[in-house]
Amino acid sequence: MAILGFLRDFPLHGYDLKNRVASLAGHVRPVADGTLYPTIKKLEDAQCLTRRTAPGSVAAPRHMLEITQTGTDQLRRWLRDPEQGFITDDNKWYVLLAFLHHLENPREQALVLTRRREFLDQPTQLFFDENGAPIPPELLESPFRKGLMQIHRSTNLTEIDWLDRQTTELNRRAGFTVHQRSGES
Amino acid sequence: MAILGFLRDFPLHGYDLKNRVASLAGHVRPVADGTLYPTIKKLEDAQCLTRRTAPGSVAAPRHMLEITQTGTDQLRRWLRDPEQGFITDDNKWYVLLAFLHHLENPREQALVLTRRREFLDQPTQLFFDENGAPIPPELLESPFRKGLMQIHRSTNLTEIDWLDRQTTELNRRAGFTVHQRSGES
DNA sequence: GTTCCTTACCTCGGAATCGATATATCTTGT
DNA sequence: ACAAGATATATCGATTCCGAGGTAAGGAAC
Repeated sequence: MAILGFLRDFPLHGYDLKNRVASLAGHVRPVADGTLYPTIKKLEDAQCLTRRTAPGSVAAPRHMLEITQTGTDQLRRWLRDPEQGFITDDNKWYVLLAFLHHLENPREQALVLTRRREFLDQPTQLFFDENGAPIPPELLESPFRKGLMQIHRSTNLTEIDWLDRQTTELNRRAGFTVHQRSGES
Repeated sequence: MAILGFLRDFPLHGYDLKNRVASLAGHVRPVADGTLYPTIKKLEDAQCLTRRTAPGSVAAPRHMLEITQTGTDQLRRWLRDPEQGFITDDNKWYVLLAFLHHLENPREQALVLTRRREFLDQPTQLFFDENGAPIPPELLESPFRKGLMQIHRSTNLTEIDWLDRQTTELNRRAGFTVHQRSGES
């Protein structure tokens, strides 16, 4: 998803792509060559992207990669109907968010945000005692677990706040679109 | 790490472990059976844990797992000198944090927090233009990327604040220890 | 001009992980 | 008595992923 998402902005070569993917996801998570290049080849075989060799501006020749219509369609499908992991796994979610603007329909964008919002809504209980009963933060003996839950709650509230404001804005825009359409018809 | 970390609290059986690991990491990240059970077996072969069959309180018989001294040592090594991924990958970091209290030495705990703090300190630039020049949030056309960077900054500040307070407290405690020791000698 | 460093791409073997499947046990409902 | 469902453990093939290694090209240093 990150490869096609970046290529949707403008053509890139593998090496550049590698750095961009690595610095994404909020934190630096390097992607190994052994993951990146086979994936590029897989996407090429699936005709999601085309490559054309260009002389390297600094050193070795580059393979400039361009996304195709097939690739754009694939990217939009992934964004429109993401697997559950992309909602519940922070790393994946932030990757998805970085490319959600490639879905043009504000209503579809809002739907994805709503899925995330619903996930964040359900109360998470991180720690349990021997009997499986949840341990509230104030009874936690470990300051690290206490901090973990504090940070977790705080960051969740921050994201929920943003999600709500953004969803409102998107639905407003979607409403306008409907209004204009129905006015035209 | 999560398996040994949980077992260090009290003995558990695989099924229970599975639920605890899944609900950890701040968000629900289910662990597949095909991952959990082979890992348990691996840890058993490495003599990090022992198992003894007990009648299931509800249904099928359970294999109660107990951590050994070898396992405790292994856990402490992992916590004391974590791989870089445990510092830079949020998911892994939160797992580490959940068990850091199993390192008793406050100085060693503070050292790990400092590594995380230093990682969070280096300025992250998430998005770049065609020429590789960083794009500041105010120039970002995508509201999602803007939100992504806002959330990222906000959550980083929250965590940095906690890290600083906690590190101060740990060093204070470590200082007391040194003081008492030197007073005794 | 030879060595070294950086850029840039690729492949292979092994490790980690998953998903599907199978099995056994106990409780509950009918 | 028997079926259904939750509990609990285990395995296997397929997929994903990584890390080490190799190739190639250009520029800089000496």
